[in-house]
Amino acid sequence: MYVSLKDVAARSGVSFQTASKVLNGNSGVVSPSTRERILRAAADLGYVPNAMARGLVRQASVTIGVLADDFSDLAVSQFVLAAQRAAASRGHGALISSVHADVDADLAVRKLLEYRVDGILVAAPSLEDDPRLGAALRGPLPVVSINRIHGRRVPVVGSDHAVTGTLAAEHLLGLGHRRIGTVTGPRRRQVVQRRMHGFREALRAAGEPLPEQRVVEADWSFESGRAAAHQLLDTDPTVTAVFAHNDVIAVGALKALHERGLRLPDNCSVVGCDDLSFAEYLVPPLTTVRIPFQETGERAATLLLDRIGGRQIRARDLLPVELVVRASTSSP
Amino acid sequence: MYVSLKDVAARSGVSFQTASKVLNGNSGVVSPSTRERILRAAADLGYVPNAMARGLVRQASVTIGVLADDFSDLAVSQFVLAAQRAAASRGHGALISSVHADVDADLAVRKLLEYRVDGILVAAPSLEDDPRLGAALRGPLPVVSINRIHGRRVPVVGSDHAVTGTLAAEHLLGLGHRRIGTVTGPRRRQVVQRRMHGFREALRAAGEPLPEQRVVEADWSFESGRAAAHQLLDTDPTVTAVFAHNDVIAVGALKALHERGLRLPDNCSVVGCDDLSFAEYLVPPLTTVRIPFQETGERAATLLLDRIGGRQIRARDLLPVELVVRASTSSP
DNA sequence: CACAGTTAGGCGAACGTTCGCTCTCGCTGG
DNA sequence: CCAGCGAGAGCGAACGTTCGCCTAACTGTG
Repeated sequence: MYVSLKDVAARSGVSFQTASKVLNGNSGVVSPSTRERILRAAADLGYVPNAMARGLVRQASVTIGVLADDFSDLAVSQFVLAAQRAAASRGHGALISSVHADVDADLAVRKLLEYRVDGILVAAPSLEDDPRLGAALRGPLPVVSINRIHGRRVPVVGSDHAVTGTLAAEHLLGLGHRRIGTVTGPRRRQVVQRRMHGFREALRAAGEPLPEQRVVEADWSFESGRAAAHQLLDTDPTVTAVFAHNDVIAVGALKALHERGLRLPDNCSVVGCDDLSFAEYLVPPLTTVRIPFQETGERAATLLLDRIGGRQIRARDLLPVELVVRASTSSP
Repeated sequence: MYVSLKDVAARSGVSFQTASKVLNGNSGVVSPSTRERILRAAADLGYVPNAMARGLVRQASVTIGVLADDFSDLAVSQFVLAAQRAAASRGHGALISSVHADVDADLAVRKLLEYRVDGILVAAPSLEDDPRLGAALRGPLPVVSINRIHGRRVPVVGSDHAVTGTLAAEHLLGLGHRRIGTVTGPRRRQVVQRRMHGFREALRAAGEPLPEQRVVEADWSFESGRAAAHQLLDTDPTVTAVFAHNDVIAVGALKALHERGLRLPDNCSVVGCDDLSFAEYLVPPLTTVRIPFQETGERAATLLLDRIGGRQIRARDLLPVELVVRASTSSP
């Protein structure tokens, strides 16, 4: 079905090894005339090299595996896409494998190993510090992740979460807010802890330390964000601004405020996190801290390929975040 | 680095071919005792079969290629994820390859061919009827697509666009609207033509044929939707309802209506298309026709694997759409 | 006790490459 | 005039499998 080197060689009257030299190899010298002949034959026949055979002898598949947990999540899908493109631009294929309730990490990683991927990119925030994922990722294979991996020294690329919290706090403080609440993601998650750290410190520095009752936990979802925002305002109705740990929570908060008859941003300001595509379409458009998912994907892939290429890479790589001011925040 | 069949065989005192039989093969008989011994050795050594070697001799990579144009688009990424999972659940890997401005379809397909994928799934709406994509997809490899492919008889799986238009029209008519406008996607796209067909017919059947000036074209984007909605209402301010060809356009329309000081849904109703995750978070929550992207991905992958398995599949497979009524529509 | 049948496992070949080594020229310089 | 050299091409082995066929040993039968 496919034409092989032997076919090309037969047509141009050389051995298949010689054909290999001109078509794929980097070794050996051939005369311009036979080179030309082989090239012609390959083009005529429509030769497409067989990556499996090549991978077998070279002991490298020129492929990376991408392990993602849920890329109907915009953040994850942006990351994966960017990573795939970066890998492709350096000649590597991307084999994707998703982990979810039905299929555990072990199986997903095993699949990637069967294909002998040259390295693995992990984008599985929900599996942060999951021991099973850590166990599955044992072994000498290069790995780069956007979340911590349990028990392994895996290089992490991401954004600076503390700064994220700081930016949100300083923006709201700068507008004159004093009683600021926050709806966080799950507390056990590192990203949440670090964002809280930056957020807290900024408030304290401004002489407005954050009381515990102005912190409510949500699980990243719209519904949880809505409920948490209600709870926050039930507990302390004097709050004039809310920092939500992602845009979806922020939308839930928007909804809750709306349900309470509060007008935005006059009665209450909201700042989100992520800058997903819909953030600017909301009414009012959402002020948010932009997390550079695409750049993260690109960077992660680049680092992984560098490590595969034998270079040493640093254990932690943080990309800058940026406050995007829109209409959901104003002076109190 | 990896342990091979030979290593396992050496440890259990059999030939590597015998090890192959018990570990991967389906042929041949081995005694329970040696079978046990080999299994133990494999587990002890951490044997992981080499898919490249297997693929080489079996002449099948047990992998499908997924060709997508832009999966930062929620619709596409949902499709790809679902397809990957369906493929995985039937033991196939998914190699993704994206086409965009920088890399043309030819190159992307060629990469997939190098890896000898067993079939290709195409999710490239923006390349609908693109002759270069059609040319790149020549050859006997099984292909299933969610958009038409130029010049090839590629099985298409998707949703019933005409019904989509009909559902939107009938919903609005049922609420009592008579002067209904629409903001479409690019007119050359088949999906737009078919949705318009269903939409138009429903209006005509209700005795309210659609005048041309109530049809404005957009390019799927928020900004274009917003501009188009303004244009629509400038031309005919008596319009009381708008059918948008996707949710992003719908959000743009929401914005435009808001800018004109119209209250939703009292002054103007909007129905969208897709039911992306944010549709229910909007203020007001968006009434929309749900397009089953995930089911489409699943179905597409299943069909492709069936074809790879030698079964005959039908040329066209339409999944049902469904109206999701929320708060952005009401009686005029 | 010879012979056929069965069962467990070995063996060789093939899949399509890459890569290093060898061979064969024709040419050059001492 | 011939040793030596270098360029061009061939050759063999290896990568890790699968698969069909072969063989040795054992079982039971007449």
